[in-house]
Amino acid sequence: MSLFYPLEDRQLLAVDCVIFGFDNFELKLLLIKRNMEPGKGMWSLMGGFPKHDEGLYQAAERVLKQLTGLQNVYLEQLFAYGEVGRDPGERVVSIAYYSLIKIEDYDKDLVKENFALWQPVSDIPELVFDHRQMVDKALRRLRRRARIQPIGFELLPEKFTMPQLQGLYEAIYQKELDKRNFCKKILSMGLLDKLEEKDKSSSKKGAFLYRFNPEKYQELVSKGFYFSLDV
Amino acid sequence: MSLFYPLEDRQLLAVDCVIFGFDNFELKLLLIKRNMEPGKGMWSLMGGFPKHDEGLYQAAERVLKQLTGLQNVYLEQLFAYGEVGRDPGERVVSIAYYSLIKIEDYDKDLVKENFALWQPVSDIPELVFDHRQMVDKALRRLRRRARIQPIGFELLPEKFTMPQLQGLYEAIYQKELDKRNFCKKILSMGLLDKLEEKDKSSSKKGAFLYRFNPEKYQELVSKGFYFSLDV
DNA sequence: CCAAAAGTGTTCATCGTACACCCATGT
DNA sequence: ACATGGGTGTACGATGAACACTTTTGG
Repeated sequence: MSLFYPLEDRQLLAVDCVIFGFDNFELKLLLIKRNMEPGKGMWSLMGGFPKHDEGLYQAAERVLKQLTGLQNVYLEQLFAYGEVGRDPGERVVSIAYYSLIKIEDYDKDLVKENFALWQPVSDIPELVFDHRQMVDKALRRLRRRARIQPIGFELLPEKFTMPQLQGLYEAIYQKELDKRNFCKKILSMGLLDKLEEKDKSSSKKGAFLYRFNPEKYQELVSKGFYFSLDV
Repeated sequence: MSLFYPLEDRQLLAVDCVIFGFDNFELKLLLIKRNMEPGKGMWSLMGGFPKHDEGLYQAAERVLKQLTGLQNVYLEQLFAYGEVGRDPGERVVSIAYYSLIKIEDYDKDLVKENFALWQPVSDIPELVFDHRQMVDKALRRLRRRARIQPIGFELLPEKFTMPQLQGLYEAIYQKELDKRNFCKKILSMGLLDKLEEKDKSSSKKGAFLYRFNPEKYQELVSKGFYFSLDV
């Protein structure tokens, strides 16, 4: 290892992952029981340590895959937490990421192995260190982002109904929305393909399924379009 | 030093600072000539290494003060850059911050010592490593923030005129604004105190001076107010 | 007296918001 | 037949966008 900066302190780095899911009723977080000291046994975000030859994003991807089995899902850097005393064991700088996943896709066995549980964001247990801060920031970020980018779809199955989509935004913003206005607005953007099929699992009449069309979105964006939902 | 996580790699951390100023014509960046290898002699952001017993934010404050002499100015974390090869000398994870300063307040001697220069954002020289990425992200962030938070005032003197303020937003968004609409909108928020004095430095008639009132802003925010400027 | 920048109001279009009834179907 | 959730349109108010003339004063 060549050392261009030999006099400077090396420090311990971590990545922590705020993982969101949506079960058609509530927005949820995937939390683990921490299995090492300090803070062993406390609720915690899933985390890990980036290797010397591993980018931060790759480390976050690895951590996410370790717990959920998922790859190529929405994953974005949130914030770097670097207060000196944030981890009482030792000085650790943690880069927090947040992820949006389709809740039906995660790997149940891995979750079980890690003693992880889905917890509603409305009722989060006490978390280790400053993980609660991370969660709060992730929630604020998600709420800001979901207004201006079509990321809600990351939390829904490939095919979803209009009431499902509306329910998601209601869960994110903790606010009831008017279904006529919601539907009008979202369809007017022209990002959804309406399918022939209906989903009858939650009503007798059945609700039409839609699919988000990323190509249309990209095309519109390149023409200066901005996604916007005002909840 | 107690080691709770003894097996994990320690890594080299840095902070880099994107420093914005406004000279009544253009938005500018304070850049230095890098004085160490690798990349010695190239244009660069001002940076430094957090100490073991120093938070990331404190490190960024220190770096900012080293170059400008300023403290207690707007300083916000931007992003953590952690690609393996981003610094060809050695693996360094850099936490970028961006700062908004009143351009008349900086310490000229310090800037000279560091071989630093104010460069217009419209014409940024080639920068070392991934600093150009940092600058671009800082600009996007500034543009987003300045719409929804009253941070523009950080770039202006305590007292400023309406044309000055408008000029600032025009510089940030690279777009001409209608002075009637601008004035109407900004005054309607009730965040500015109009002073008796006029500034005659840029016209014969003179323009009234205003002052941003942070107390009023806080009060409005606590009542659910959102700053918004649509440029 | 004139050039140069400051200051000020109205109209129109757009978009968000509020709101209520009919439809389809499984039981 | 009825209960349950799905689907649809209109009217009003607020807000952003376009736009032109008068004022002041130093030179």
